[in-house]
Amino acid sequence: MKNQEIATMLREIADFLEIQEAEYKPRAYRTAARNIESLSEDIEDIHARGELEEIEGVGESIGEKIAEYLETGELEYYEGLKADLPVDIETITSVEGVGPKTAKKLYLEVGIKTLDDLESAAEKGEIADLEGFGEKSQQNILDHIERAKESQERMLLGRAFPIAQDIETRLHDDDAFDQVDIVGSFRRRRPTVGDIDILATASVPETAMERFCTHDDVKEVLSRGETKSSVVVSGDLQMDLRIVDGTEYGSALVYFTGSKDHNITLRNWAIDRDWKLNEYGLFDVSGVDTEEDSQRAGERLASETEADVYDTLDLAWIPPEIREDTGEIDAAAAGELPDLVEIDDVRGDLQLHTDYSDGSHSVREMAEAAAERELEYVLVTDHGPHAPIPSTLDEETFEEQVADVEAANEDLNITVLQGIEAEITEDGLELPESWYDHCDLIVAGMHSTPSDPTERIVDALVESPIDIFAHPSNRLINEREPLDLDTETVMETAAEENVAIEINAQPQRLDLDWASVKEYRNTVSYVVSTDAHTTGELDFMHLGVAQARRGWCEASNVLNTHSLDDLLSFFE
DNA sequence: GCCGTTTTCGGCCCGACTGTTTTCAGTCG
Repeated sequence: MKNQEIATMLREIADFLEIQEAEYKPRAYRTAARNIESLSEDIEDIHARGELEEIEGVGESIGEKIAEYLETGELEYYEGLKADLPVDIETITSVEGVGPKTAKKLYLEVGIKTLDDLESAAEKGEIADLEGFGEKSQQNILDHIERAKESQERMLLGRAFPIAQDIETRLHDDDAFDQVDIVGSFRRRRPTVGDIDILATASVPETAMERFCTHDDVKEVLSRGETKSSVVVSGDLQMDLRIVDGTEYGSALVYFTGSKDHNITLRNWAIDRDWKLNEYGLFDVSGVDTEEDSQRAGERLASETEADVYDTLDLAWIPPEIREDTGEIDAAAAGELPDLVEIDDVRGDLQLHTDYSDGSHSVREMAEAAAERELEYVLVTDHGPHAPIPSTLDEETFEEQVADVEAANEDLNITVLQGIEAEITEDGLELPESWYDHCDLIVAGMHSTPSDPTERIVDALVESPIDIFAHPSNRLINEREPLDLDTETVMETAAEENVAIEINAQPQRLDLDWASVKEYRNTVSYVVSTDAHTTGELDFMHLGVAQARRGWCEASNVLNTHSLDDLLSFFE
């Protein structure tokens, strides 16, 4: 799958073009890059069908370039740009405050090509002497170069969650603040976040800003203004605070929740109606002279609440998780937004581990913890033979677990189902025959990386009595690439074989990924499972539900929102 | 370079902050 590779190349081309002061080309290349990145299909398959230009943002010119790259492994145009400016542009511009223009100047005047060049030039004081630069610019580069080296990775949503909740609570409790919301990609529940964006109102903004920037947790203040400040807190997470007027809170929420593409489409939607949408409100600018243009020019139509803004635009309110410009605005206009699944719809958890394999707690402890979370049923799924972990179930321990499960069902206020997480091997599931009789449901997953994963998975789905296919791509975000799968074939096979597809809620998995969830939501049925290995991890459920929401799932798309009887009858 | 329910040509989102600039370019989100 070369989607990411091509997206990165297009983005670099955009940087080079920006250096050449090309006006609109960089934007075109970046749009194409973003759209290719979010494709769930392999771009090589799209090329094979001759449909590159069907991709949003890809026209004749970019389409030909992608084709050339796929066919020859090289793109002459790109090589030419690199030859003209032989700079590791992607890495250098990842330093906060250094963009394409700065990178060019640094190359032409100091000969900087790499991050190491940049660091040594800054240390020698060569940058402060340049025209347009000074001591502060040089120090900024030195301050941020370490972060650029280390944090090429975005933080997992699950890891950012407690940090974000902590600050939200703290600001709520602070009398300098009035309204407080976490916005940005966090509010959209993207699997990873680059920073935490906070929106707030305050009667005395200066006081609020002061409290935010001087808190004990703050390691560094990146910028500080009257309405906007950025800080780095412990854990190396950047936090941006924006303070706005209460009467403009709704339009600010819309603006800062994004995504960028959603905002652009929404603004264009406003422009089509002779209106202007920005963070200060929705304005009728039909009679306004463009010269006297200001942020609040024209007649204010809406701004106080998000619902006001969308409503005035003749759109239904759009849940943050689907503000990704993947058709939600048209759906909102047509009154066809999905009624998204909610955490309270979830009635059971269909993958969890106990101390019979690699979990930390007993069957009873896990079941009790699930009951405390008001779940009606859980499926115990310890690893079976051939899983690449030290401790797996064998015939003896499996019998013991069956007894434990029966005992738990006798006196706990929750139904404990016997299951297993079987390993998909070269020869199928390879489980002892008698286990099938004891298991209410069979979960199967692949934890290896064979050269032919699609074939193996399809064979297993067809030939073995699998009920749920777990974490389909086996990706670990920031750590392990997803399997090179023909997802469409796997999904179609699962549908034919009546196998549900898992949306795994572990923070580093969130697998099936949300874009594929959306694509195949009318093909297969999903379950959202925590794959908990401790009682505390049962709380990951909301992360999985958020991904289902990002994939436009309604409760009816998610089997574990059903009663136990309905759930089991699906698999019969 | 892409795109179109006014368009195959003429548009293309918008504002805050920084540093160094005496009026603004570059960067970021």
